[in-house]
Amino acid sequence: MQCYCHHMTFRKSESAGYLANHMARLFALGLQERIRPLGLAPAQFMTLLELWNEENLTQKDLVQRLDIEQATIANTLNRMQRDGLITRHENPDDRRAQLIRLTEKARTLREDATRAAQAQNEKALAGFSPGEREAFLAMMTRAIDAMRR
Amino acid sequence: MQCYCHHMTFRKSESAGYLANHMARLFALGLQERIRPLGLAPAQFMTLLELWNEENLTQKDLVQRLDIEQATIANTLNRMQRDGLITRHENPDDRRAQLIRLTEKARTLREDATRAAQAQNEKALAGFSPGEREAFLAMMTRAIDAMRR
DNA sequence: GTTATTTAGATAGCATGCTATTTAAATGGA
DNA sequence: TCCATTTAAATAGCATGCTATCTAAATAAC
Repeated sequence: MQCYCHHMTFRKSESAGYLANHMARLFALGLQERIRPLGLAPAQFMTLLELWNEENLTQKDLVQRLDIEQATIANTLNRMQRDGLITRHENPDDRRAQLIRLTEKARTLREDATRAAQAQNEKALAGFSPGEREAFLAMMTRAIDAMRR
Repeated sequence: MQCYCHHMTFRKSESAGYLANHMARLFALGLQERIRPLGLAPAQFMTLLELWNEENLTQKDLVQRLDIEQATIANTLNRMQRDGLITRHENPDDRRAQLIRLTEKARTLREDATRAAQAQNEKALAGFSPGEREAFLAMMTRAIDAMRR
């Protein structure tokens, strides 16, 4: 007979961090499967969301808008260039920076990729009422804001 | 004047998948910083949660309990062995499988590591009432269950 | 104007996740 | 018993994220 009474009880099923990790992995896997036929990967899709909205962004712009590190977006952009999704152009105002533009191929993927992402969101939230969905998004946003401080 | 009216509106701030990814990254970063002084990394902590609860698990057991791929846990276990957190032992019942046991060092980390994870959860949910916390965990669990189908 | 500092991006190195494949042992069927 | 199949783990290769560091250009200080 051992004594476990001095151990902290930490149930991963009741840990927000554990559940967030698990949920994010499942979202990424589901999205990956849906956009693979388009030749896209999840981080590329995330980046395209910004560039579909506005082109001629710099790495610095993307770092701020996506809240990722500069090294991360640099690598993602390399893969997107390799895959024919973006081109990089000289910035006449700052020779250190580069302006990122989409290829025609990347522009044509917008509808299909967006629909794929919406389908994955729909799968995850299938059992949620409109009010629950709104509350869920709001709570995730609050947790994000709290952790960014 | 261009026409944007045919584009799908997809706001990342209203996408459950996008928010889940962002939130999980912030949880992982925060946890990483808190447990780094202990010589632990997030995936190691996740694995330890299972092994603190029960030793002599196999890779297959961990795959099922953590819902990750076998190759993923194999790599994590390699790093944990390298860092002196686990040992691997012959399974008398099945010479293909191995029994994972904790080192004394890993056992002593339980309290501090658990407190670190709880502190990170607390930071994320600081503004949440007890009812909101419960609802948030329940919704994440529902989304996970929906996507695992 | 020259020098020091800051800033944009590239790169090295690593952790964590994945898929796909290989190896070896266990199991099941004939 | 022997062969085919299944199963546990290892390994290769890749994507996505991180930190830390380097280079080159822009900016600030003098």
